[in-house]
Amino acid sequence: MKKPKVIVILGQTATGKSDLAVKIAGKIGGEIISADSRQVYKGLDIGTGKITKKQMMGTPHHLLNVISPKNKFSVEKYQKLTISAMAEIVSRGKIPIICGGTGFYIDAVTKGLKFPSVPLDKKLRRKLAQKSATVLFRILIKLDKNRAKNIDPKNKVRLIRAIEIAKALGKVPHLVLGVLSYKFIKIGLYLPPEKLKEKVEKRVKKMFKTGLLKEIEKLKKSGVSENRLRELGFEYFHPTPEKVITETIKYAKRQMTWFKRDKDIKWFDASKKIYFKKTLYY
RNA sequence: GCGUCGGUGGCGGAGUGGUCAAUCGCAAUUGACUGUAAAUCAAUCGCCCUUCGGGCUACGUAGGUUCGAAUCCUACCCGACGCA
Repeated sequence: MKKPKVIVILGQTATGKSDLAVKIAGKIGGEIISADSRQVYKGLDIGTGKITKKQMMGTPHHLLNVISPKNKFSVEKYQKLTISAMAEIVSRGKIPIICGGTGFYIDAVTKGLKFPSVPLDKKLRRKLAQKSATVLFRILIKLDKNRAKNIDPKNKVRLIRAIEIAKALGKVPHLVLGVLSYKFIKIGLYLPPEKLKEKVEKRVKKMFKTGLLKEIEKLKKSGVSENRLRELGFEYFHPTPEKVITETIKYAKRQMTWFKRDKDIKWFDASKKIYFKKTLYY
């Protein structure tokens, strides 16, 4: 049996992924699944560059606004929801189009990463957060030598999660690549540095003009704490246009570092007109 | 005009005679990535030589003292402040 096709549109921020996705969806009868770690939250619209109803042009979009920003989302949840969304779309005879810039989320789905189900342990985390990376590393060695071998010994965030998992399961399970039930076609969009800068500047200016600060106020009023806002990204914590521009550009570079490893991606310069051959998605 | 303080690498800012190409932060570059991922973390970061290592040019400018200066002295230029 032939595996159903899924088109993945990924790449740097501000390259026009959403528009391209809508265009392709219209052509081939697709539905879009967002792959953005922040657009899953309700109320983060302007700051995350979320697509508007109008821009959707009637194409169904999934995985947008699925959770309150007061709660935390995770890759695992993303993976679960996306898998069922893909199945549902295919069952309706449509083609899923995954579109977004969060590389980790995309890999979780397109490479079938299997995550052990261990919930966050707030008490443990609070305790571990006070220790130094060196100490955490020593703790991990005791719990799970194998994981300790590969982990970055200075990265506290990872060390804490590894310890959390090891405590719950006895050890950190190996990363397993699941069997994929879809054929993923990956299309990458990037911009040359000067063009990227231009695009980002324009986009950020528009963000402020269309009410980013009001959006933040609204979030605060609805009970989102300052701390949480900081976690939600640089657009949401005392943003200034200059800061948002430089941070966005840095982020776009980090995105490329991630995506570069994936040799299956077909890359396109987003500043040029992109013509897709039918063979690309059929 | 006099006085005081200051001029350091892309920026901020340490260093006040040797171990200084110069702590550190930011930016930049490269990269990592097993559950907050717009997060978190690492390496590199004057120039040249192939790495160990070596060579060269550098701490406002020009001189000087010294075996040795970013560090001390003199003059000049620039900036901030104070007094005129």
